[in-house]
Amino acid sequence: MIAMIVMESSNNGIKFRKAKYNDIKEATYMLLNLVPPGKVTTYKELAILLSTSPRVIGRALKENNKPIIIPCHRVVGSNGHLKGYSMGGLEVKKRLLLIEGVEVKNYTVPKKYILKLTDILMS
DNA sequence: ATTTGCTCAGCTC
DNA sequence: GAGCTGAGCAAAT
Repeated sequence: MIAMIVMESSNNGIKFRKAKYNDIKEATYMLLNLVPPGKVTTYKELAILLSTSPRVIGRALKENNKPIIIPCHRVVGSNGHLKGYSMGGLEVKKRLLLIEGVEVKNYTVPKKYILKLTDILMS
């Protein structure tokens, strides 16, 4: 688990507050930057790490304000199925993954390409 | 492979 | 508040 609580510093000192939606969004993007090309992760995994629901992760990715910087295409469903991709649809998502060296058969990514974020974070 | 029911946060009214 | 919506999940069929 990474960030349920956000720490903020101000002139007064340090404050803690509950993570808001925007915090989840930022955290999602940060985690996504840990996924190397040629690998993918899942909505579920991100949701667990950020202690939210998979659907919120999807929403966060869809609303990303920093296109290109955020490799949204490296996120698939827990079963390996491609889910959505607002910037051009599944076809584009598939193509991007193929370019990066990820096999995509019938809109499904084989398990061996699914990276467990928890493994990285614990190592 | 497809259907069915559950979940949870954001959005709208 | 109440009700709707989903870039989801998992179990049952």
